[in-house]
Amino acid sequence: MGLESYRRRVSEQKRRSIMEAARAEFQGNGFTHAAMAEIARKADVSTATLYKHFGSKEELFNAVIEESYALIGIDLDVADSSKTAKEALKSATNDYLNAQFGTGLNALMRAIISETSGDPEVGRAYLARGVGRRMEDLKTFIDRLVARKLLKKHDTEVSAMQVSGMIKENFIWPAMFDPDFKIPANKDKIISEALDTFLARYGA
Amino acid sequence: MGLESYRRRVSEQKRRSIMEAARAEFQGNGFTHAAMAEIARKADVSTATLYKHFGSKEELFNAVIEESYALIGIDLDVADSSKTAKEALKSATNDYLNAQFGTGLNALMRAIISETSGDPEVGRAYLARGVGRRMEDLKTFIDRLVARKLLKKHDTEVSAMQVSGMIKENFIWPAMFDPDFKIPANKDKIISEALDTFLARYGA
Amino acid sequence: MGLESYRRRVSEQKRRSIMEAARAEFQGNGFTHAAMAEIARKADVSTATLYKHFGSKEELFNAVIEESYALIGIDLDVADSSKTAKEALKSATNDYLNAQFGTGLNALMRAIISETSGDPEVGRAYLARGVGRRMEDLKTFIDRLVARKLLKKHDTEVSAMQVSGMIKENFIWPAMFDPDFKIPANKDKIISEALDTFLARYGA
Amino acid sequence: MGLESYRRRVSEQKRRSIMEAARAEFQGNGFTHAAMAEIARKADVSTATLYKHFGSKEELFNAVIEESYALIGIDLDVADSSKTAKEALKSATNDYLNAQFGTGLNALMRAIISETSGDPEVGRAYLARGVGRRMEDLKTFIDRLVARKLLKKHDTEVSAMQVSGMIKENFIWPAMFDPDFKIPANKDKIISEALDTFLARYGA
DNA sequence: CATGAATGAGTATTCATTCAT
DNA sequence: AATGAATGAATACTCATTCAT
Repeated sequence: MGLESYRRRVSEQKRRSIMEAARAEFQGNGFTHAAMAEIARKADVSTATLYKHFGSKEELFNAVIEESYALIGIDLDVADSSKTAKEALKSATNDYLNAQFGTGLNALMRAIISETSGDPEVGRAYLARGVGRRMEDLKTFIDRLVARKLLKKHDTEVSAMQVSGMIKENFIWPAMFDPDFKIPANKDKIISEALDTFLARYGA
Repeated sequence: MGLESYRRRVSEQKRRSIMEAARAEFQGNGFTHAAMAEIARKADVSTATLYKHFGSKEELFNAVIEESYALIGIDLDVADSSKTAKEALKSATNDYLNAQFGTGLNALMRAIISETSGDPEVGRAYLARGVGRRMEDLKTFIDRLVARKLLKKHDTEVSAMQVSGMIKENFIWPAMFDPDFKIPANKDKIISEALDTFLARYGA
Repeated sequence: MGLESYRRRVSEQKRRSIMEAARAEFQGNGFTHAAMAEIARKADVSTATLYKHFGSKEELFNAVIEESYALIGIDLDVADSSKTAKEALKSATNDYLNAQFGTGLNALMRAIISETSGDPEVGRAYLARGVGRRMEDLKTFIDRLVARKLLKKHDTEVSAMQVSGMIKENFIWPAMFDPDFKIPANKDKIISEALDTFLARYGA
Repeated sequence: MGLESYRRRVSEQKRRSIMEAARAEFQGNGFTHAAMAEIARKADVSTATLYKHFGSKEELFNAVIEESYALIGIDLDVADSSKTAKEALKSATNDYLNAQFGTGLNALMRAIISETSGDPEVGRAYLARGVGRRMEDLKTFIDRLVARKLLKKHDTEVSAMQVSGMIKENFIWPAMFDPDFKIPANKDKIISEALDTFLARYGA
């Protein structure tokens, strides 16, 4: 047992180290310009070991994306515990922006978009499992606010897209075209304004 | 002088033919996977001629992007001639979507985003001259509606981002991750809903 | 002592299992494309164990070839018991073809020829110990037929090469260039014709 | 016209230089171990130029083989001009051996056999267009000797294989297993003996 | 002024062999 | 004695760009 568990532990460590190196490389250079040799070097393993863990560059890229899905959840409890709809939505928005900007997700999204021309499946998968799941969470979030009568009854699938769009336009879209884009200083005002527009229509 | 003008005309034709081939290639394959040799072949010129006109792949790409800026203007007159704010905005939105989907701009935007990791200037230029200029147009458009008292007085810089975001979220964002994305059948309803939300806050 | 003999037995089994896996792999893919990892997998041992038994790929290959020498003997008794020279030679020829086609020797010979460019010793060893020994057997075989006066006295070293060549040209040579080559339907006629030519000169 | 013909000439020269380098490399190392970079180096061209001329390693290999087919023809006129069948056949045999040993065909054949396990088409093509065509020539050659009544009427398809086999067994077969194999000193005697056996059956 | 052949730098992937447990 | 994870060297092929004519 000692040997086996030792090996598993070492193997796990290498795998993690590869994943992190790969994430950094993909975020920095996009899929095409990321070099497997460089990832191996950063992860301090040989290329052969890298290929033992991930059969191909695509597979490694997908693993990195897959892992990133975990980062984009929304804390639904906030919808139940907040006093007002605006407070709840503000909190959810901040969580979202923190995840997006704190973990390099913007760069990863650029990489995915890059790869989409060459391999549409990558993009579609992200649409379904990344963007799509977050949108479902957001809808559920809003549904709870409706249930608590903090918002009017309405088509939450539609409204989720609207509030999401207003936020993305200000923070995510610019980040797609500028790797150095930082969250602007007047973040809170922008969010507040977006939520006010949202609430003008859907507020209780 | 006839000879000179003849030559200039021929040269102009080649330049055009190169631009068109390049646009097709970049839209189809993205920046990285577009091949200069293929562009030359499509344009029916030699690679050397291609390089006479455009010093590098980047330069050619920038020229194509530059040209695309012309496609994304908004017809401001509609703001003056429409009966209601909703009608005006609906018309502007449709113009926008037609330009975006009718001319392959989505694919070009994917290409720009791809290139942004490698050469941030490209993305920033697009942000300023492409996205930015359209946003200015939109602001002016809304200003005119305000002037006509079809909308309340308000911070139009903010509201322009909001309405733009709601539209992009539904139509442009998915297109970034799926080359085969088509405008959905319920387009009109989506637009109408977005505008209603907008008007709930900013309507006169 | 029981433990030691147990171990030796297990070790022998592993060795056998490796040899068989190696033979299959070499016959199927040739020397270069045979993969040590695959041989280990087929033999159900680790690569390290494989290397304990055979120090290198070449060594393993040589062991497989060595073993194959046993397959190419000629039954000399037939020369004494047959009624006619033709019958005797026909029988020997059939034995030869059965060994060659029944045990995958053709594929192994292709592998040896392949390796000959890289490591001439392999080929020369086969020439001496494989082909050569069979040729000696054949010479002895013919000598006995001469002794029984079923054939004229003659230079049997020369005649052995001749009859062997006529057979190989029809059956072995094509097999070198076509892995799917099967013994043709008119085998018996071809053999008979070859022997007739042989006997036209050397028959009593 | 000057430019075009100049280019064609240069291109032809490069192609020739590549072919020769490739032939040497393939003959020396077999297909698998031949390195495209080394061929390019020997031919004094870049690898890219090499790939302009030959789209892949396989293609280059096939071109080399194809070219070698030209070397293995038999001079049929000898069948008409010789005084005796033995003289004619001796001459044809010597031509064959000169071609085979003088141009490195043996090494090329080893390379083809090597590749046959991985890509059977290569071997089969050689069987049909290389070996096969020479066999047809030989049959025609013998047919002419029959026509001149220097040989009995007989099944020349069969006899061609027989004489060919007797020669190969002595000279070609050993060369397959030994890159350093040289034509033995008693070549003439071996040939003479083989032809005597042939003539014992088919001589007029 | 136009050509297209030539370049050379760059990269994913494989495999025989070793070594820490 | 056995394991199997790790190694590192080796190789076919592509593409933006230049240059001799």
